[in-house]
Amino acid sequence: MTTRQQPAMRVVVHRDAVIDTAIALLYEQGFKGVTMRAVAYRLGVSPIPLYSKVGDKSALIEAVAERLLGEIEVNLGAGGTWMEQAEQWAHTYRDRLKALPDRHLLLNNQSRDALVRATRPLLGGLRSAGLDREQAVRVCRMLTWITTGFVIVESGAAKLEAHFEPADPLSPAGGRADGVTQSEIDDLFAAQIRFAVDGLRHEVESSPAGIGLEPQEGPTFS
Amino acid sequence: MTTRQQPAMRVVVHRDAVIDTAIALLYEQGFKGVTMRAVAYRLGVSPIPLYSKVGDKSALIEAVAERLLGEIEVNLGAGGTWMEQAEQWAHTYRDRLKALPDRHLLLNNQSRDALVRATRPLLGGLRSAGLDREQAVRVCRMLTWITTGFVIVESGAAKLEAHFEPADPLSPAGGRADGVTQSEIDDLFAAQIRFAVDGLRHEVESSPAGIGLEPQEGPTFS
DNA sequence: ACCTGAACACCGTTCAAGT
DNA sequence: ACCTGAACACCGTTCAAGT
Repeated sequence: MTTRQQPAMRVVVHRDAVIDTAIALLYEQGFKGVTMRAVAYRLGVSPIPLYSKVGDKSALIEAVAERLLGEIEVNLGAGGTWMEQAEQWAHTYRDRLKALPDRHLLLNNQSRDALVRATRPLLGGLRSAGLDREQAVRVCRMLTWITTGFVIVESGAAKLEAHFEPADPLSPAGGRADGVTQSEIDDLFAAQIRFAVDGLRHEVESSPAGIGLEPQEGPTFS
Repeated sequence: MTTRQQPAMRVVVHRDAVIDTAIALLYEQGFKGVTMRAVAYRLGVSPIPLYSKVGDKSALIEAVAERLLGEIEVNLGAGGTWMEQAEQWAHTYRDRLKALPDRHLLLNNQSRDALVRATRPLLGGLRSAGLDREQAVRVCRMLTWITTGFVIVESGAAKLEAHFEPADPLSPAGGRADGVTQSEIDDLFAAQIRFAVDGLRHEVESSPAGIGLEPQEGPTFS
């Protein structure tokens, strides 16, 4: 028999417990299962404490998204050029985002903190590969935006089933721009990332190499 | 006094009227104002007819999105290379998307038909500039995905105000990947499109020029 | 101070009942 | 056949009231 010397613990709802429960419901029932009432019920509490601990529903969703995005870790293989690292990071990050339930609803307001955290390993890799800070930040930002946008679009486009219309005699001669298969989508993403990295490489190569690692305050004429 | 010989017209709710009203509410009150009950009330009807005319709420939203996206017309200047046309199309299409109310909620399930319609002028321009059908479709598809994804991300990122945290001593040395200004966002989009068009140009130039305009059925060994 | 039951003001959706 | 009042089963949010 263990004696408890501490005063009988009052069960208080902690902020993190609310977010934990919301995430559990998200995985079990999807976005529509995440309800202030449902979270409160599972915690054995009335909905009121949620409003004092995490704020209203949009704040809860934001906290859930921030937590899930913040947990994403992209481990880069140490070797390779910065272009290879960048491409690898983007593909891995896409896979991680695609693993989130109802991701297109979660990614609508991604938090800046989570993005900073997710891109941190890439940023380090880029810098030790020789990019200066501004260049590295630019690469990270572009890859993040591309990947996030792509995942949202492809997650929304995943409802093309059961929509088989009879051939339309008025259809344009240009052919259909839809009806993409999964492998076509993967190719599209790979090409988009490749093109972006190529473009960024040209930018880096054509910038004054070796100088400007720190913004130098030269003589100005103002 | 006009005599009406036709039998007294019964006011029937047409599908298009429902969508019209939903769009009006969307512009007046935003996405949250578009409600089955509100649409029905404005039409002077009970909600029931909506379900028989357009289906449930998600079908209504889909119809609204399809209509608004379908109304987007991107007129291209006749001149220029196909690369210039492509870039111009992307920038104009982005502007059109950004003009939609609550666009990040509307673009989640964009319909294939609307995309085909929106890209039709570009597709024609690309073809008369010499691209074959497959190439033109690829260009259209990539530009559409990039632009749609970008607009969703930038619309969601437009909530960075009022989030000014005190400088965090634990913040990474890599610098912040957030806190983007509008002109930085515009530059990011321009660069992304430029890089994509550049990459597509390399693909087109390195493909066997002049042949394969139509898929030729050669002898196969199957 | 913190939590609760209960309520307010909505939702989407569907029922039996009318005409 | 088509529309209605009314209801069902939920929401997010907040109130006065308890301890």
